[in-house]
Amino acid sequence: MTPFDDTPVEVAPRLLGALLTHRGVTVRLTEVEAYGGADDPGSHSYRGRTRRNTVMFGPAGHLYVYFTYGMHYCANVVVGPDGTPGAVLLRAGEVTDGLDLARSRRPGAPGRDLARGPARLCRALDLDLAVNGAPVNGEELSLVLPETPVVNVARGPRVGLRAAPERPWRFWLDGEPSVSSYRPAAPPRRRRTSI
DNA sequence: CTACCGATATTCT
DNA sequence: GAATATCGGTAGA
Repeated sequence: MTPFDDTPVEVAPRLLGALLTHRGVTVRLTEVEAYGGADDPGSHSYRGRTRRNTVMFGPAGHLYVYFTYGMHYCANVVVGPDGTPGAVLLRAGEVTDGLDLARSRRPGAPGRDLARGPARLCRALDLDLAVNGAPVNGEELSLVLPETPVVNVARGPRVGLRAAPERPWRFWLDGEPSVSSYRPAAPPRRRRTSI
């Protein structure tokens, strides 16, 4: 039994305040979202297993990293029993160690923006498909949960989803400057079809 | 601060 | 063909 064996919604708030370390940078998690579980139309796992989401169906305590919008990576912690898809998206954090290294990965950005947003967090920690499926505590990664539970947890709808916007499955540390501001899903924009 | 837009791989229709 | 768990740049209030 590990802290990651329960449902995504149960595990998500436990990750707030946790310290995630990879390649010389440590981030304190300030914002997460739950995905998957029994029946979640907002999850990559909703329509079954694909090459991309395979790790979500595996055992808890591993990292699920995916590539999206043709240029960004996003990282999740896989949760729940083996065979049941579930994950907690790491949406934002504050860099607590390796600040110079994190800055070098995003030159010019203000400190609080270094890991503000799921793709920025991956950039700060240098997470990509090389660590997809890696255990969160192993050779490459370290994830340390807070010793005492955090108190100022806020909860609301997930960011950027058209599916199931009513589910309050986003959790964040209230008052933290590194938490991304809420954006409802953008309406579909038509692709340019002519020159 | 808000609003829009382009970049563009993976997945689905 | 079209949407997407996004972001950085630019324009404007």
